[in-house]
Amino acid sequence: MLSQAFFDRPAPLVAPELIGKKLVRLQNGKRLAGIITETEAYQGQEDSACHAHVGKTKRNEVMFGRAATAYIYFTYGMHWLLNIVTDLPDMPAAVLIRAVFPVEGLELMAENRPMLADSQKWLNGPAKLTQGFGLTGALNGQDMLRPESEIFIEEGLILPQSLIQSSPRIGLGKTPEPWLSMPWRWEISWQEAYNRVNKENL
DNA sequence: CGGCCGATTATCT
DNA sequence: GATAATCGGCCGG
Repeated sequence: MLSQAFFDRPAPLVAPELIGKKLVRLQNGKRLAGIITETEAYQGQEDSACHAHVGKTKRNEVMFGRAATAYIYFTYGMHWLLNIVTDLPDMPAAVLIRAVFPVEGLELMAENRPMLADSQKWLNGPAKLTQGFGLTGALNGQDMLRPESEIFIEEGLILPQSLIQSSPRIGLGKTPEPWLSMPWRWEISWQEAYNRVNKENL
């Protein structure tokens, strides 16, 4: 697992370094895992796109707590989205996990949701991966560094920074500038993830 | 492949 | 009462 210090930093520093790491979920003691291929950073009350922009509320309060806890919230009336809290307490920040490349527990993922496309694309969206991993608000606030945690992150691929592309965040609606165009989304191509996962036999 | 659109309800004003 | 850090289906090219 990673260290507390890794997460005790601003989200725009943590988010690109999470690309290539392995997200692991224990469901009834069985491992589900995927290589993180896409993330977004939400940093502080200043950031108009960040839920913490409006101050502390019941929904976003875990973002005001210690880093490395899971922030899992409900949206669009039907979807759960997984974030990892970062930065120091009282500096609300989080990294949204937007996509992972499936590597362990594919059978269980298929039971968790109806799977349509080919298996490599099963978890290529923030709400798809929570469904495939069986994640809901039940795990909101869970410490991802505790040994008995049901969700945590392990080292995965070692990637050169040159493979990681950044661009503006997605789905922000009428968020004002400069936040709308802030290049706080990071990703690696599926082809690259596929090649590296096979080469390193993950 | 790309764009548009409806679904569905917790959360906040 | 309005909005939402999305998804999948349906359309046209």
